[in-house]
Amino acid sequence: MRREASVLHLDLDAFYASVEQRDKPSLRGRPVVVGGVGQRGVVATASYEARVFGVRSAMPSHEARRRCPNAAFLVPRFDVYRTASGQVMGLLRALSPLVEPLSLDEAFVDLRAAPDPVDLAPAGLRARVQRLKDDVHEVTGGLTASVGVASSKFLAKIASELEKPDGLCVIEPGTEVDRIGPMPVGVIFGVGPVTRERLDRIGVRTVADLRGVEPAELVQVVGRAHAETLSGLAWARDDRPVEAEREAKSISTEDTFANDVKDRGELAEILRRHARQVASRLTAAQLFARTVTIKVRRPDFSTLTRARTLVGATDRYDTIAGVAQSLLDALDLTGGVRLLGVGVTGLTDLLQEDLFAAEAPEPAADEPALPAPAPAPAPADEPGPDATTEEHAYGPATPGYAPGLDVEHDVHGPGWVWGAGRGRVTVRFETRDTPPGPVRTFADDDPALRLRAVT
DNA sequence: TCTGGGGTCCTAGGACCC
DNA sequence: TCTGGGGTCCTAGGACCC
Repeated sequence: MRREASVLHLDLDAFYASVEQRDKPSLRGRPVVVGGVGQRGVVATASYEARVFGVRSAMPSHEARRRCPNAAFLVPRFDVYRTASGQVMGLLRALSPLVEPLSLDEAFVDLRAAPDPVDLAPAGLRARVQRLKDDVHEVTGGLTASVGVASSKFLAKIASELEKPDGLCVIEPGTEVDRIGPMPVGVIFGVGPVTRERLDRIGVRTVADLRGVEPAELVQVVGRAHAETLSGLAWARDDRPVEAEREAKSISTEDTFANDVKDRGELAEILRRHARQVASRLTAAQLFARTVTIKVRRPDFSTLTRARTLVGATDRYDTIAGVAQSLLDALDLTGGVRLLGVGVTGLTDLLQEDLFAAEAPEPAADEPALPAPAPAPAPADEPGPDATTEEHAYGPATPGYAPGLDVEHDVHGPGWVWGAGRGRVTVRFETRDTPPGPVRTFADDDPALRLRAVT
């Protein structure tokens, strides 16, 4: 436990939605929901205007639509978010080199590691953090961040949430235990709905309640490892260091289908697509994997995983695809499949090819001819080395116009897709630097209109 | 028309070894 | 014809995070 407030946590407010409002002037001040727009989509981020109507992250999109029919529903533009994220991470690294990103919109910073010591006395610290927030606003073109500074990761993260949005909160050392006591246990990282319910059943609702629980009882309720960290955190004890570089432990990709899939051949093809992508991400990261996992979700939402560990590590597409296929072959899939995924674990940077590779299927030997001409090694679905986690979570099943995407028209110039379907595309012609612009509708095969790459 | 995708960590049981 | 006690590795499932 540090004696001074030297851990900083920064969280960009309603990040994806805020970027959309920045780039789409007509949406400023209006409810915006970013996420999957299909029947099975969920909300990634809701703007504060949408939250007023009860729209939340992870809520099914149809539920969000019911609650807030007037919101703009947009697919995510990860390239754009990644650019803004990089700008903010750059500011943090200028403050101190010890930065631990948690996602595109969140990071911890260890202020003790700064080459030019950061003034940690209250007044100086607040001034420095305010300057950081101003820099974030300027460099990103108007985004706001909530920042918390405290003596540990746990407290810094809590602090950043206390005054959201656009917050700035420093928890003074010595005040932590009193500060967190009245808060609901759910503020503790790792206490989700299930744990909260279990704790509620033994009368624990607040962080302070947790302090009175017998250790043995807590182990009973939440398990050994959890009990220890939980009782420590209840007393604001948290020694976890800020870690700049964390090695990846797994790589995976998965797909929920708009309609359940029953056809084995179709599933096999999807499995190969996932395997190809996992293999190319391994190769890009110069890693090899020993264990191949498949994940299957049934229509009733029950989820199965099956794994097989190889003798040696591999980054070969055909090996991964072969193992995945044999795992899938062993499953009873009557009733259909809602989601199918492929992943690898047991990552190493040393190649030690499976000594019994002969047992693995020959490259492509078990692949039936594809119904459509296969455009050779599909670079299209490779995310590239910089791809981050949420990359493939959204977007239309077939490439094309989806709400929120950037377009360009020969006559009207740059704009974004307001709506698409039934052979038509509606576009609003405006950009980040223009006033709200006009709306026009086109045929979706209009040669004057095309998608536009923006970062 | 319920419930994404990419991750991390933990638990529990069985195999296997000494 | 009663069933040790660790340790490690593997598999399957699940809670949780953004």
